[in-house]
Amino acid sequence: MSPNLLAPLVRKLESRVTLYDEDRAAILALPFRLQTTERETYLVREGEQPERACMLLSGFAFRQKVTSQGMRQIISLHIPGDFVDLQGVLLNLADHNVQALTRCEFAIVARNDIRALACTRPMVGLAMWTDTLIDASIFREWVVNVGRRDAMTRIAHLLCELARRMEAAGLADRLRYEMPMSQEQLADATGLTPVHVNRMLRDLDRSGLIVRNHRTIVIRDWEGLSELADFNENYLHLDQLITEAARIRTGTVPAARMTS
Amino acid sequence: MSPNLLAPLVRKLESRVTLYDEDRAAILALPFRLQTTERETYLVREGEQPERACMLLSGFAFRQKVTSQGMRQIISLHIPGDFVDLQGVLLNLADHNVQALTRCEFAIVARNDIRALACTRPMVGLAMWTDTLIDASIFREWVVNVGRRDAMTRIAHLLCELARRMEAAGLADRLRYEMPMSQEQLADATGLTPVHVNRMLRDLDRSGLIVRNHRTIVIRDWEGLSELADFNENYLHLDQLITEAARIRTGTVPAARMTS
DNA sequence: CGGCAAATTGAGCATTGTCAATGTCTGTGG
DNA sequence: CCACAGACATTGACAATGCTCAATTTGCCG
Repeated sequence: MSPNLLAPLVRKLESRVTLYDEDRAAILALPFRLQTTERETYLVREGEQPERACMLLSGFAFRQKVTSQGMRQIISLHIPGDFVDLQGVLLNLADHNVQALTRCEFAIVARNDIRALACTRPMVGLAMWTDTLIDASIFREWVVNVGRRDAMTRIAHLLCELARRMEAAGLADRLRYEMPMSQEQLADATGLTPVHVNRMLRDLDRSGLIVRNHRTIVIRDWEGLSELADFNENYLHLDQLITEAARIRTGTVPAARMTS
Repeated sequence: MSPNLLAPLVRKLESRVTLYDEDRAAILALPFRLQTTERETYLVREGEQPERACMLLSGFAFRQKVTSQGMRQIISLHIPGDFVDLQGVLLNLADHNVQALTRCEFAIVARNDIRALACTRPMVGLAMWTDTLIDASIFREWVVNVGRRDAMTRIAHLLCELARRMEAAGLADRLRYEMPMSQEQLADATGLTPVHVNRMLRDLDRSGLIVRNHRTIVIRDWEGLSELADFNENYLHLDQLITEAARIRTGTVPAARMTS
């Protein structure tokens, strides 16, 4: 098991909070094991007691909940580099399901190891907290998307979000990517029916804003699409970075040094 | 300014993570100022750079976003004891608005003081992180509510959530409380129109599950209402408590002692 | 008593859902 | 190399949940 597999985690956390060398070393020293899962596999089940946290290394995953009427709502999408269940580190009961969207590889870390890391290396704790805050920001935007936008706009918004996140993660071009979801899954993510998703995608295609080829999405007019989608990427907090100056102002330097 | 005003904060954080005496003292020693706001006042505006965090002491507040079409979606409700903008502590740009629902009192703390607290007292950091995780869990449930439940169920679910949270906060009986929102606000929280909210409330009343008198809600059949609402309170994580045993297993004792 | 915000109701409409049939692609086994 | 199965995508016809518009009522406060 090469510890290099956790390097993306260091990169991600580092983009949020400035880390010390000891912080980086502590992250890379986390004990983990690798797991490969097939599409549809459950990683977390609602009602379980979480014992571990999973970081996605390759493939796509999603969170979902099923209502008593049997309707499924997809709550978020996850791309490589994402922790799919940091909530399991501190909450004692899983309140939703996490499933692989495609074949996936995960690094699995014990929840106690993550808690201990957050305590002994406070900057790493802040970085993981930031990750949770950004997750929460995306949930908020999804509430708005599903609550107050019409069908066409919802779909367009999801297309924009995926494009922008994949681009930021270095996985694809913002203007051309492979949609990892079926239309049924798109429907569950937007609170629509598969039939209506199909019609809206067709209309988006006809309007010339996007072109589809199987599941390849080509965005022909980013400005037009993001305007139609009411897409403002602020909520993704892609530029989130606490500067050196800010870190010093927090007065954390002595504390962090003391525990090293 | 009596530091006792922060006592509810200690109680809340303590219900999530076991704190040391030094942790409690550090929380109570936070510099803060009091602020009273009228109904509708904005506490955070989308696009601003946050410099402070607000804890609600009395009254109700909510988060919202407005779409390009001018439609408003309420994203969450806040009751006394809630931090309404912990995201401002670590994120550099507000991605949504926070508004007072009623006349409110807040304790305002500088964001750098909270960051420093999280670094020097890691257990307090974990407790605040937990708060964010629970917030995120509630957002997830709202995505499901607005995305996959019909109008009646959405309203009933919101009534149950409010009842249960007010009860847990010691503000009301689960079976009888004062609704802090107008029907227009209920509509914005459920992704419906005020007219339809009105009809659904009328039908809930006629069904005998609830009785309304002005804004007083009396729940006459909690079992019946929560079943209709598809309400499972797990997502509120009201029992969230990290036991002493769990704390020791995290290995945080030495680190916490060191910085004290 | 008058003014105003909020609640309530009715009538007609439209966005989105339901149902059901058909088309397309991919992989597998003969 | 072809036939077939199965998953997914696509389309049409019709239905319904929830929306729009507009009028009226109620409660509250000065």
